[in-house]
Amino acid sequence: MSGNTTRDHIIDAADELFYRQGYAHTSFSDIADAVQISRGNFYYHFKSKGKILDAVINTRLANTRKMLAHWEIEAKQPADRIRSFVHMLVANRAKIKRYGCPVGTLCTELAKLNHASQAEANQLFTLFRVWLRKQFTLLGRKADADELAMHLLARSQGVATLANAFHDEKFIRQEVQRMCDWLKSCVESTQHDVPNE
Amino acid sequence: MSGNTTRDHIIDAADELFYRQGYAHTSFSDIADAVQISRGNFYYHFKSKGKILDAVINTRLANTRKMLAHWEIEAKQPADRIRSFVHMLVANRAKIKRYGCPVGTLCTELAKLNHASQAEANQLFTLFRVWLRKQFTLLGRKADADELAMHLLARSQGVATLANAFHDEKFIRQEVQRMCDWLKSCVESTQHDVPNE
DNA sequence: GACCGCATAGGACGATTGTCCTACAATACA
DNA sequence: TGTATTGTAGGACAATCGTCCTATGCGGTC
Repeated sequence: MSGNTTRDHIIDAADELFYRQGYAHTSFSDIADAVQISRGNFYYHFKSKGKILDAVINTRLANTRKMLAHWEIEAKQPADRIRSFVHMLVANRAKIKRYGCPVGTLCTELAKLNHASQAEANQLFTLFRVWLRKQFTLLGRKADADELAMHLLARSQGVATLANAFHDEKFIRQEVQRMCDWLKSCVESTQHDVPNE
Repeated sequence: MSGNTTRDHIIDAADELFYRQGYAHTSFSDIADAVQISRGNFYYHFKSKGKILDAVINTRLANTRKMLAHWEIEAKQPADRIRSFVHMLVANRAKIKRYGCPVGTLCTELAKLNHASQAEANQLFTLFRVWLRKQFTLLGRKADADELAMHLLARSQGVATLANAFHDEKFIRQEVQRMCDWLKSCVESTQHDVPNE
C-alpha cells in the first residue's frame, strides 16, 4: 500500500493486524513476525505502541481522504457519490463479515480502553460525516444535511456490526439495497420541494 | 441485580466491568477489587476467566428474556412492543453514550479475539432478532419479518456505535424518532395491503 | 472438644507484555 | 582505508497476566 521502507512495512502490517485482531490484542511480537523484524528493534522506528497506532490512524486518514476525493471526481451527481459510499459495504463485504468495519471497531475498542488516541480515530468518522454532509447539501438538503449524513453513517455501522456477528454477507446486500431506496426517496422528495433545478 | 452470594457478586461486577472496559482489558484484579475478594480465591468459584464470561453471558441472556417477555405483557399491540425495543436506546442513552451497546460491543470484541464464547454472545442478538421477527409477523409482515427485524437491529446498533464515538445523546433521540416514523410507515403500508383488520 | 466441608486469603508459577539497552552489520563519505 | 551514520539483532528488564497451590478461618455435626 504505502512505500517500501521498513517503517512503512510496520505500519501496513500493524494496520492489518489491528483490524483483524484489535489494537490491544495485537502484540509487538505479532507485528514483528509479520514484518520479519526483530522485536526489540521496533523502538528505532517508533517510540511506543501508541506511536504505531497514531501512524496507522494517520495512514487511514490519508487513504480515506484520497478515496473521498476520488469519489467526487468519479461521479458528478451527489446522489451517485453517496451511492459510492454505500457501495463500499458491498465491495468490502468479505472482510466486513470477518472483521467488521475498520473504523467502527477501532473507535469502539479505543473508547473501552479509554485510549489517548480516541479523538484521532474518531476523525475517521468525522471525515465521512463531513463529506456526506457536503453531498447532501449539494442535493439541496442543507437544513438537515448533517442529520442525513449521521443517519447513513449509523446505518452502515449497524450493517457491519450485524454482518460480522451473524457472518452474513447477504444481509449486507439486502441493507445496501434498502439504503439505495432510501436515498432515492430522499432525492425525489427534494426535487418535489424545489421547483426546477 | 442477581442474588447475594459471592458468586453472584462476581458475575455482577464482571458484567459491569466487561461492559465498561471490555472483556480482555478487564483483569482478575479489577474484578477482585470491585468485589473486595482475594484474587487467588477466584478459582474456587470459576475455573477460568472464560467461565466467568459464560456466566455473565448467561445472566444477560436470562435478563433479556425476562425483559422481552415483560414487553409482551406490557403492550398488546406488536407495534407498541417494537416501540419498547426502540425506546430502550433512549432509556439507556447515558450509558450507551459512554460505553456503547452492551451486546454489540461484546460480540465485536469476541469476534476479534476469536473467542470460544462468540456463539453464545451472539445468542443475545438472536434473542432480539427472533422476538422482533415475531412482532413483525404479528403485524402482518410474515414474508419479510426477519428482514425487518434485522433492519431495526442494525439501525439500533449503528446508533449506539455513533453515539458512543461522538459522545452524542441528542443523536440517539433523533434516530429513535426516525425509527418510530419508519415503524409507523411500516404499519400503515401493511394496513393498506390488508383490506380490513 | 474433635472433626469435617465450605469459603477465603495470599502468594508462587510460568508466560507474555511493552520498553529499553547494548553490540553488531551495512552503507556512505572522507 | 578509516570513520561516522544508519539500521538491525537479540536479549534484559519490570510489570502484569491467568492459573494454581497451600494454609487458614468459619460453620456446622458427632
